[in-house]
Amino acid sequence: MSEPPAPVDRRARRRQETRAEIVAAAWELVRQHGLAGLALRDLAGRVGLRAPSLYGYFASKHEIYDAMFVEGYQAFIEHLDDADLDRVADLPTAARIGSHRFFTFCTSDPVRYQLLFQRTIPDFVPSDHAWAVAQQAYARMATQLARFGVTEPADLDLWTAVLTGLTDQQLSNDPGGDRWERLVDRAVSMLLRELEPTIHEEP
Amino acid sequence: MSEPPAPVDRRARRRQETRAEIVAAAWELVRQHGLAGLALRDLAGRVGLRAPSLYGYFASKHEIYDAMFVEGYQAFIEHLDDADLDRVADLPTAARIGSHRFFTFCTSDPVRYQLLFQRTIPDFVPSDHAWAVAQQAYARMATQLARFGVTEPADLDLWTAVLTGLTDQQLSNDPGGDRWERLVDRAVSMLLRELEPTIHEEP
DNA sequence: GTCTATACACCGATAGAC
DNA sequence: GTCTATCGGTGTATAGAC
Repeated sequence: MSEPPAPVDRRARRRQETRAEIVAAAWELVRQHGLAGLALRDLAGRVGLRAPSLYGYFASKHEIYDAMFVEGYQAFIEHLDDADLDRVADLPTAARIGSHRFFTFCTSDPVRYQLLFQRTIPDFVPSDHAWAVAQQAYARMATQLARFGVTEPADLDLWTAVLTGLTDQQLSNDPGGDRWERLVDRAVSMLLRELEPTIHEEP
Repeated sequence: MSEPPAPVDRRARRRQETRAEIVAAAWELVRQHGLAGLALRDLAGRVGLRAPSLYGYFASKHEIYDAMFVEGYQAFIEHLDDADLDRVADLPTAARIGSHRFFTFCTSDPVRYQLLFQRTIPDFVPSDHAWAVAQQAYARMATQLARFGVTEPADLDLWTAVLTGLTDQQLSNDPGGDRWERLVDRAVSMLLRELEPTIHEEP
């Protein structure tokens, strides 16, 4: 109350910067040693701190994962927005572009995929805020399909299942290759043929 | 050479029994505490041993995972064989039954699914022998489809992608529910329609 | 207020006595 | 074969230096 606000803001901003620095270092380490291989002592060393000092910025290791989870989904949203799908007028083209973007986003960073979509860390459960960001990403995908009349929840579920199935197989059975990437176009046309009857066109 | 063979066999069999007992206890613990939550001290206690004694039966924790991996794929093969698909004369019925069996096998034991199909344990790589068993399971699935003329590798890849996608979404977004299980029949008919042109019928 | 030093409880793995 | 004892590692908690 009696404190001038300026220095508080400065301190808060400095804190946010350090947090971001820690998360960035965590991504580096996690890409080297795997998602579960993240060690707080290593992580602290990367940003010039000792391990316990991290607890001044994050309450636990899970909270670091949580921040990475949020960053990952924000990157996902940006990655989709970059495609500028709003400019595409027809469903087949939009579906094809969007699906390839989803596929490449997932396969370009397997560890991120594991964190965002497989969630295999023993007791890690994303926070409410993190879930909200994830839901936002899902909604972004849903509205893109809704533009073309694909609104049935079951249709969306089928769509996500096929896409995640392709990425999943690619990552676990042919990492670095394109054995399932080559099937994306075919899967999209298959889905479009399947969904056609339930699509009600808009003006 | 100079030893009589009988007691050696007895000892070997006894050893195999203990190994099986350890693996069985490992499955129990893993279903309770998650795949990565397996602790050798707990595991040893379950079979009346101390932790270091386990190393008389398995060279490492990974080797225990490896034995579980083999057991899991053997169960998968049995689960498919139990369906008696050889008796089914038409592709649509066989595909529907086989797909549901795959789905229920995966979703009925999420931890097993994680070990067999996601392989998310930090540095665990299945041994050559374990891979051979996994390949055997895959071949079993392939021959079932080949009976009906589905032989194109790309067709098989598309099939496995759709099925694993459904199970994956079910497990991670609606565990215990049936939101994606309800889509299995639809996905199968969608696949059949897609593969129809490339199928060359057999007598 | 931030960071560090220290400590704790747990983990997988190993050495060596019996 | 199985044990006890121990090693180096982990995430985490806290007291106290600056």
